[in-house]
Amino acid sequence: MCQHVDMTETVGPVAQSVGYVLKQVASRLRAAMDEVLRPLDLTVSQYVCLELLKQQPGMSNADLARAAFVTRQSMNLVLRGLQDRGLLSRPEVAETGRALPTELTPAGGRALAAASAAVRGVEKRMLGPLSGPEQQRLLGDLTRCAQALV
Amino acid sequence: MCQHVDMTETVGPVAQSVGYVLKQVASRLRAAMDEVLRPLDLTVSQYVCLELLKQQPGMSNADLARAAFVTRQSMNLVLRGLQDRGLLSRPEVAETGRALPTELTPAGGRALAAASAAVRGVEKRMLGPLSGPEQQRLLGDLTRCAQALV
DNA sequence: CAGATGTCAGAAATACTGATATGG
DNA sequence: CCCATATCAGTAGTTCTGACATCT
Repeated sequence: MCQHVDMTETVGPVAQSVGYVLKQVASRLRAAMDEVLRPLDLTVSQYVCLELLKQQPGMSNADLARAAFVTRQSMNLVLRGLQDRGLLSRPEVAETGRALPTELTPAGGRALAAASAAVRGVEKRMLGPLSGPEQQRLLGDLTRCAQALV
Repeated sequence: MCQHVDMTETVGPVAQSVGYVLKQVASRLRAAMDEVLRPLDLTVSQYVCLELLKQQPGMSNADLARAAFVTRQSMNLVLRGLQDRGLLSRPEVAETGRALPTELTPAGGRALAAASAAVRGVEKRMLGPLSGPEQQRLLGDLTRCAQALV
């Protein structure tokens, strides 16, 4: 009974809920990203961290944690791992305040390049059924929803 | 530097990524649901489990795990907790096969009613900026994205 | 003083892996 | 035999909570 049920294909209020389908897409996206990043020896959190640092060099641990929607403790572990592998660099002591601005190393940039290409492929697959304008429309709708939940 | 940064308001390819904003909305939605469910002594997983059982009585542990996007082990713990609190009932032995069809108890139905109202309020807040047709449009777009990632 | 940050420690929930046994 | 299910055990990554010291 109820074997191999895809809730999006069954009639029912749950499947008609935006929140439910949102969770479903996020879950499948995470799984797909994890799959393509595993051969590159990167977790999703590590990839997000590298991507953020490329676009905004000098972010601190707390900055990265907020931007990646994880706790400072989790991001701290991610930074340790990436630093031990030589993919990013942090100053030993803070020049001002307590924040330690982090930056990508050349090796980190190369690792990110491969990972970024893989992730772009996943996102392209996810957005495949949508036209260009529809993708922009979806981005706008989601952004408005995010703002409403602040 | 970079204090209190809302990535949706900063210019940058990350914030322009559907995947990133999707994760952001899912993160805030989860936090908002957790907040309104905590006074009711229910976790998000527990609420989802109850909601699924109301709409499809008789689902097994594996069914619920798939529908809630968690592992069978995690869902098993959720079921144990809800069963110990008398919110749902499972037969001791399977009538056929190994699946144990689960159903809500009257107390479970009452707990769900309160939780469901609270969650509907959160979703209504999230979708506030969108008109009725826009909400249906978003639901359709997300459903297509979910299908593309199967 | 308030607030942000980095860091550490313990508890809790969750996921992943592997293994076992049962039933269709 | 193949597959789905339920269950148990161990490991790991994540979150949460609380705490402390440092700096603006």
